[in-house]
Formats: sequence, structure tokens, C-alpha cells
Amino acid sequence: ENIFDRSRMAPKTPIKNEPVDLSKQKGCTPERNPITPVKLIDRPQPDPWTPTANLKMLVSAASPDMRDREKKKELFRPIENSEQSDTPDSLQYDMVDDSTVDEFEKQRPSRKQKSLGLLCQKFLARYPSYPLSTEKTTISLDEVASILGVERRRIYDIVNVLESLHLVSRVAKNQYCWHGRHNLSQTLKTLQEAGELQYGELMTFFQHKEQDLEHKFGERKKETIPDSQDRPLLDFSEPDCTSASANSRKDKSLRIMSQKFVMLFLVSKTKIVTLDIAAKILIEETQDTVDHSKFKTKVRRLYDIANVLTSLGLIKKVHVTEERGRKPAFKWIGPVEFPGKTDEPRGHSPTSDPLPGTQSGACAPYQICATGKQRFTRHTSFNGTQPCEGTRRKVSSEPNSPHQERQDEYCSKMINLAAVCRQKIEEDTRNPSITSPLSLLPVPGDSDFCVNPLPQAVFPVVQTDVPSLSLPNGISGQALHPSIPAASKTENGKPALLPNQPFLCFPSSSLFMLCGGLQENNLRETLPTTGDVGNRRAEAQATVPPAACQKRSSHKCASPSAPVDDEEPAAKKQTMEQSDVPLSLVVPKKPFESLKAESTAGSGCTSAEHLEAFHLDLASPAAPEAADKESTKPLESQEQEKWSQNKDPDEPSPGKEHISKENANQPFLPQYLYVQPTAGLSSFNFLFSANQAPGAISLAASQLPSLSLPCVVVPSAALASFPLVCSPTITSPLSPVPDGSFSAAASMNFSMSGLASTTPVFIGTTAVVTPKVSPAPSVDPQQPAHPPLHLSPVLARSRGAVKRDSPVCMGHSVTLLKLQQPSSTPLTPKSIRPARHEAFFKTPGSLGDPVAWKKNEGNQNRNASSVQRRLEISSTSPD
DNA sequence: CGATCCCGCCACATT
DNA sequence: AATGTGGCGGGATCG
Repeated sequence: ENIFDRSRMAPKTPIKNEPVDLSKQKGCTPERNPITPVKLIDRPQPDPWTPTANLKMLVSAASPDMRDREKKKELFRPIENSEQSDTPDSLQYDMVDDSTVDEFEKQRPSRKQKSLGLLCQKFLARYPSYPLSTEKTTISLDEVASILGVERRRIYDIVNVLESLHLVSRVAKNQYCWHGRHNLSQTLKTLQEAGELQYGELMTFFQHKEQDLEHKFGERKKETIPDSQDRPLLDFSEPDCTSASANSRKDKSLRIMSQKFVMLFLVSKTKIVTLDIAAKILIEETQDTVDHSKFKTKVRRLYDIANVLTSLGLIKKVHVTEERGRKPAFKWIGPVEFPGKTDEPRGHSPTSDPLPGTQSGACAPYQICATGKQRFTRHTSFNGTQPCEGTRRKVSSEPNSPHQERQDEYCSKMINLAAVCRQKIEEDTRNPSITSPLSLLPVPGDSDFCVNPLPQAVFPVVQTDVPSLSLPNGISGQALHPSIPAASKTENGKPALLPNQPFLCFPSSSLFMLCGGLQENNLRETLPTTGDVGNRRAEAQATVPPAACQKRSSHKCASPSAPVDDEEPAAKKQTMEQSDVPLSLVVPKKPFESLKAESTAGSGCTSAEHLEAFHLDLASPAAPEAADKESTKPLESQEQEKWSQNKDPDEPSPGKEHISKENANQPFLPQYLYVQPTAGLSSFNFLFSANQAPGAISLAASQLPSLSLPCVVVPSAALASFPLVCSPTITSPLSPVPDGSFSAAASMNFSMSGLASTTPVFIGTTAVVTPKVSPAPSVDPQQPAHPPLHLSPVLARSRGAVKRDSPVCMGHSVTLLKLQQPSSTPLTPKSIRPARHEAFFKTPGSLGDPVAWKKNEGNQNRNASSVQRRLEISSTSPD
């Protein structure tokens, strides 16, 4: 190598201008020659070598393999030249190339030539998109690297992404197996499902896909493994499986990121994902501290991934022009529907046929998972609970169960909303100044909460109580609740949680509450855009009396452990990136309307829709009564979702009025608690509605049978993107205790109840603002009008119930978090998913957490305690 | 000047 | 220890 380098180095400069480029460029026209020659001329060195050539030589000398490569190279060369023209379709790159051509004269090697995207195209050109199933093509990294004239490192970048999509799998050291796109649709489908689900267990599915491969290889190591311990990364499971051994270790964040990134597209209605949003979503750990650098790094990685995906023709670069600015974004141009998006699960895999085994395989994974869970969970009731299994089965048997679908939709909606909101918000908020001020309050909460202890104790109890499935979170929470306990729970039952909701709660370090309405104008000020409507509403809300109750409750809640840090840091952090976020969150106050208004743009519209959807979703959960019946939930939820779906699409801007009305009503101002995922947890955020009505009970009955959850969990990513979350919470309708509503909701351990109800504050990850009071959302009752929106009714109810209040309780929020975690753990099977989700999103690298997560899975029961711990840890650690 | 993202150091894993 | 992998981010280039 050294030698090689030398030769290369010296001449290098000149060399750079490789002719190669030229040829490519011409993509359009073959004339490459003209161009090429020119370059050559430029460069001092005699032609003979291009860097590549040197490499070849070296390679050949080095090993026999290399020789082979050389051969290939030869092949390759031609390919390059001709190929480029061939592959023009590939993308913009071609275009670029053309332009380059001119430039290249200069001789610039130009970066473009070396771009990862181009390199990837070359790489892909070497292999058939749809290789015969029978033949396997092995890829030697060295070979490819030499052929393409790049360092191996670059090949890893490509291969890692391809591997995430299962286009290749790692066979052995330096050896990858080319699979082509046969399974691509399936993989995408899987990713979509996973994404929709929130990235839960679904991952497993993937595994089976690759099973074939594995078998081939004979590696099934993973299978054995794994329980949580073996592999730290859950996420990976799928990919890993395929390749097998490899992943064991740590990272592979690139692969995970790639999958997540793809998932974002798949769950996005618009199919457009902006880089910054993606980065935020993918940043698990913490946005906080490091943020900026981290964000930057993430973006860099995303570019790497995007280049590969672009080369694959799955996405293309676009710019999202929002009112103010235009952001770089990528649009999914690959297949969208696979089999199952929303429809049916099974139909899928158009292309995938090839793998007979897949289906079966799929099943298998599930089973496996189940088992694993059981273990972890063990005794515990929840997890193991039948419901879960049932679900799973469904899944296994049918990839997309209706249930899932709903969830998916929900998720996607959320995501979309988040994205949209975020964008909007950002724009709006752009004014940083504004944002910060917003409502974020720091939550002192930490201090307060007592949760910790409770939860643990509680847990056990809970289990017994409810095995309910519906929401793990909720469930767990209830269980957890020590204090609240019975009363609240009972009413609804833990079930309060939304069955539908796909989301899980995670503990994150920081919590923030959002207040739908700030008492004061803060909101207004802060949010200009939304402002108008928002303000009014806000005011109205504000007017609403916040319940004093909350306060007290909140106090109760004070977060125990973790909590503390979050706040401050958060605030600080906020300044940076997050500031946006918070704002966004805030915005939501008036969610719909504002959104709509904003939405004027296309995006805006969508957002509005999303929002609605959102509401709906939320609403669904609401039904408290229903909650009792766990079983019922699913159905209900489904229905609800459907509704929501229906709606969503429709509402374009025109609908505004309705919407607005609804919104107004619904808008509840929702106060949500947002829990930020702390480090590592990136996965979900929770939102709790601050206000719940105690009285809420009534609602539920109607359509929303199911849940009355006070909390909504949003995928962290979503949150990130969104600013708002609205949850209508609900409370337990019956709950004996008004305040309790929250508690009910809260099934979480926390004492949330208090908080929830009252606090208007929004907790944002970053900064905390002071709490404002929230207003009463209750404003109107228009909502009812729209049935479609589930929420509205709910809201209304809730409102009634709601009380509000007070100021903030920071601590509370914290508490919640903890609860959540625990809950999650203990939870039902669903919980499991969540866990995975988390893992999924998280990057491996970021933390040690993974382990913890694993644990969660494993020990659901205990989790409570463990969870809490984790939470605490996380919270603390973040800093 | 911000958006892209190449390059390769370096740490960790595996052999 | 050597080699394989791949995170990561400086800083160059592009637009």
C-alpha cells in the first residue's frame, strides 16, 4: 500500500482528475472521450494510471483475490464508461455529472466524482438488481474497493446502508452476499410496519426475511442468542439476523439510522422528510447537551445514507420550501405501497415471492420474541397476558393486522404531524426569541416526585389487576401507582391507556409540559403565526381556570429521581436547537386552527390533517369507560382510527372552519406533558394531557370506549418534529377522584394525576418555561359536532372535567416519566414492542442504555424499579 | 455562507 | 498484534 500511495501521492494531484469521471458525466452522451482526454491532458502525469489503476496493481499483487478483482476491474472499467451512460436513470447525479463535465476540464477531481452517491451507483452497477435466487453473489470488500478505487471505508458506508435494506448481507469478514432487490419490497414493508408500530418488535420480522440467508450461511447464532443480553442492539435484530454474526457488537448505528430513516419515509404521508427533522428524530440521546455537534454529525450521516438511498432510486433530493425558507429534504420515490400499508397485511410482497420461507420465517420470529418476552416478563401478568400474545399472533400470522394498521396510521400521522408541526413551528418560531420564552417551564418536578418508590411497590400489584393490554403504559402506570391506586385505576382500569396507541412511553429524562393555553399571552407572543387563533384560544383557555388541583397534585407528583436535571439543562439547551421544538410544542395550543392557517401551503394542509388525525387518535383513547374492558379496546381503537383516517385525508384547508371549530373546542388546550426522552431513549415521548377532566368519565362511553387515557405517548421522533401534541386526555371518567383523572390516566405511577390535570404547562425537552396556567380548554363544545373527531367529544368531556391549573408542576412531569418506564416494562406485550422501539430508535452508540433496555424487556415485572432507575439514570446522565 | 459530504483518524471488535 | 469495522467530525467543496 505504501508503495502504492507513494506513487499515487505524488502524481496524485494531477491524477485526481481522472478520466473516469468524464466518462460518467457524459452520462447523457457517450462522447465521453472528448472530455476525458481533456482531463488527462491537464494532469501532468501520464495517463497510465489512475489511482484506480494503481490500486489494481497493488491489489493484484497483494492477493490472488485481487487478481480476480482485476479481472473484474477490467469489466468494471468498461462499465464505468459505458455504464454511466447506461445508468443514467440513476439520478440527479447524472445531471450533475454533466455539469461536472464542463468543470472537470479544469481537472478537478471534483468531489462529485468521488461522491458516495456516485460510488454507490458504480457499486450497484456491478450487481444485478434481481439476481437469480439460486446464485449468490459474493462481494469482497477489498475487491470492490480496489475496483472502484476507493478506500474500504467508503465501501462500508455503502454496504452498511444496503445491508440495512437487506440488499446485501454480510457473510463473513470482508465478504458480503448480494441479494439484490428481491426482498426490498418486503424489507420496506417490514420497515414500514415497524415504523408504524413505532418500531416495535416488528423488527423481528426482518429477521425472518433474511432467514434464508442465514440458513445458508448456517449462522443462526443470533437465534440462540439472544435474549437481550447477547445483542445489545435490538434494533438490529433484523438486519443482524441476516448477516448474522456481525452485529453483535455495538454499533452499526449507520444501519440503524438507515432503517429509521427509511421508516420515516414510509410512515410519512408526504413521503418527504427533511434532513433536519430526520436528524432530530434520529438523535436519540439527547438533544440537549451536545446538540449542535451531535446534530451536525447526524446530518452528516444522513447525507451518507441519503446518497446511497438516492443511488438506489429510493429517494431523491428535494427542497421543501416553506414559507420562509427552503430546507433540504428527501422525497421517497421508491415503492410505497407494498402490501400492506394500510390495507391488508398479507398481500404484500409483490416481488418478494422468492422467499417462500419468509412467511414462515416471519412467524418464527414472533414466536421467538414472544418467548423472550415471557422470559423477561416472566411471571408477570401483564406482559404475558394473553392479549399480547394474541396480538402477536395476529401479527405473525398476518403481518398487518388491522390493529397494527391502525397503529401504523396513528404513528404515521403522528410523525407527519410532528414533522409538519415542527416545520411550521420552526418557521414560526424562527424567531428564536419567541420560542424560548414560550411556555416552557422547567419543571422542578424532579424534586417533587415521589414516584419512585411507589412504582416499584405498585407494580406487582398492578399486574394482578390488570393484565390489560391495551396500553402498557397506562397499565403499568396504574399498576404502579401506588398512591392513586385503586380508585383511579379501577375506574378505568389501567386500560385507560390507549389501546390503540402504538406508542409507548419511555422514560426520558426531561419532561415538559405543554399548556394548551398559557394563561398569559406568552403563547401569543411566542407564536406569532399561530398566534392569532392561538391567542384567542389561549386566552380563552387561559381564562379557564386552571385547576388548583393540579397543583397540588403536581406537587405530589414531584418527580422523584431523575427529574431534576432535566429541567434546567433543558432550558439551557433549549436555546440551541431545541428551542424550536419547544416552540413547536407550544404552538399546538391551538393546534388545529393555527395549523391550518399556517398550513396554507401544501404542507400546511397536511399538517392540519394530521393534526386532526391526531386528535382523533387521541380521542380514541379517551374513552375511559371502555378502558375497563381491555379487550374491547382494540376494536374500538380501530374504529376510531378509521374515522380518523377518513377524516384526515379530506380535510384540506377548506375544511378549516369545521376544523377550527372543532379545534377550538377540542383544542383543548391541551396541556400535555411532554416527556422528553432522555438520552438514549429516544424513542418516545409522552404526552399527558394536563388537564383531564375528572369528570371525564362520561365520554368514554360513547364511542370511545376504550380509553381514557390521559396520556398519549408520542414517539419521540414525532415529538421532535412536532411541536404539538394534543392529547385530549381523558380521564377516567368515572374516576372517583376528579383529580385523579389524571391518576387514572396516569396509570403511570406518578402522581401525575395532580399534574396532569392541572398543569397547563408544557414541558419541553429543552427548556422549561414557566408554567403558565392553562386555560381551560373547555371552551366549547363545538366539538361534539364532529363526530369524526373523536376527540372533540372527548375533549369536551375532558374539559368539563378539566380543571386546571395551575402552575406548573414540574416535578410531576418527571414522575411521569419514570412511571412510564416502569410501566413500559411491566407492561403487556405491547410494552415489549415499545421497548424495542426504543432500541430501534436509539442509536446504539449513544449509550450503554441498550442494556438497560434489554433488561426492560427481560424483566418487565421488576422493571418498575429498574425502570425507574433507568429513568433516573437517564435523566441524570444526560447532562 | 450555508449545504454537502469527503477523508481518514482512531477506537473498538474480531481474528 | 493485526486486521476488520465503522463512529465521527474536521474541513474542503459546492452552490
